Amino acid sequence: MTEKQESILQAALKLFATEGYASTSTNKVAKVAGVSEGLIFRHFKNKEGLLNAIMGQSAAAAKAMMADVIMTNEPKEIIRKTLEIPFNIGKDEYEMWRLTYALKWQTNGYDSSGFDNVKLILRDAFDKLGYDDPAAEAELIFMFIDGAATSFLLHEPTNKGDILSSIKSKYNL
Amino acid sequence: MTEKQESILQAALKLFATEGYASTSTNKVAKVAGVSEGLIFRHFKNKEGLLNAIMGQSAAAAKAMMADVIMTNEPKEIIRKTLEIPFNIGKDEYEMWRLTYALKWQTNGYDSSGFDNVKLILRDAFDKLGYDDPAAEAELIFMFIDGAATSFLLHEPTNKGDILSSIKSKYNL
DNA sequence: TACATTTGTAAGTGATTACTCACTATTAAA
DNA sequence: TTTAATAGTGAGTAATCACTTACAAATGTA
Repeated sequence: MTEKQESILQAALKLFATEGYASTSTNKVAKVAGVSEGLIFRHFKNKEGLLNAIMGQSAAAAKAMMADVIMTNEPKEIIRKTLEIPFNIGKDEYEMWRLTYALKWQTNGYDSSGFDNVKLILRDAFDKLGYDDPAAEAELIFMFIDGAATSFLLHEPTNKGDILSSIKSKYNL
Repeated sequence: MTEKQESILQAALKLFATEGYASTSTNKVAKVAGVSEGLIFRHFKNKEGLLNAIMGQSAAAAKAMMADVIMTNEPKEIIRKTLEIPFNIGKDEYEMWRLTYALKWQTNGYDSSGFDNVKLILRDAFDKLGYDDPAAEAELIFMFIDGAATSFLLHEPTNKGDILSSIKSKYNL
């Protein structure tokens, strides 16, 4: 990975995340990255290839976040770690996640199938804890972490700690 | 409002919601609507004006949904009605909400400040019920309805009824 | 050194973009 | 029926789009 290659990725991520993929021209990416426009196509083939390179990194980061949850055995620990996922997103990852969330609404949106494994594990955890409807409870958790991540990425509320406490108390954690 | 004017709005909503605002050309809108491209600019001034016309309708629909909650007095009823909001979105409103949610991630995204009134009312309701941290609880509810709406609009889960039951039970409703 | 590959650029390309303009068709008041 | 306003069209426009191409600079490799 060349220096210029990385600056292209960095510029593209920033622009795609803030102004949208479709509204960002390759010309602008090149200017922000400080390279010739042609270099983008040399390295990434086309605009979509550039997006794929970025989303590849994003997918790797998402996988890393879930890895910890998947390797956990204790049911309550699984639920706690899943709930904490959105609270562990670092500021330096915000652009990446903003882009990921924005692309969800595009027709050819990137799949969130990586979360399916976690959903299964969660359902199993609720099952072991004797919950009435483990499947619904797992869905509920996912709705929360999705809503929480959205809230953090868009508004950054001040009382994140209190919110985490409140949700934890609902699962006796 | 002319017939052709309405077909422009209808076509634009459909295209903006499915393919994105930036990726939809006025040329395409005109073709789908079955009108000349120039007519779009006669009626809506420019592409952004067309979007504003659509989002105006969206804002009115959102206001209507919240009106019922705002006029409620009983704390538990307020919480129940707020939780049920995403479950009451009709299929015929899906395109509108998909567009609204997609635009949230754009830099010049449309404000969700209309929900601020509901948030205040919710906080008051939790306060009256003696909850430890009413503000955090209100935020929590909003995260849920946001996550639930997202889930419904993107995946349409089968067990919506069970999910509603599960969340209600957490507030003794 | 010689040669081959990769990295990078600048100046293009045709297609598409949002938008305008000159014009006609329709409607509605006088 | 004349007149004025609105509704609608189709052929433009300059600018911008993603992408290509011909070529030079840098880097490896024998």
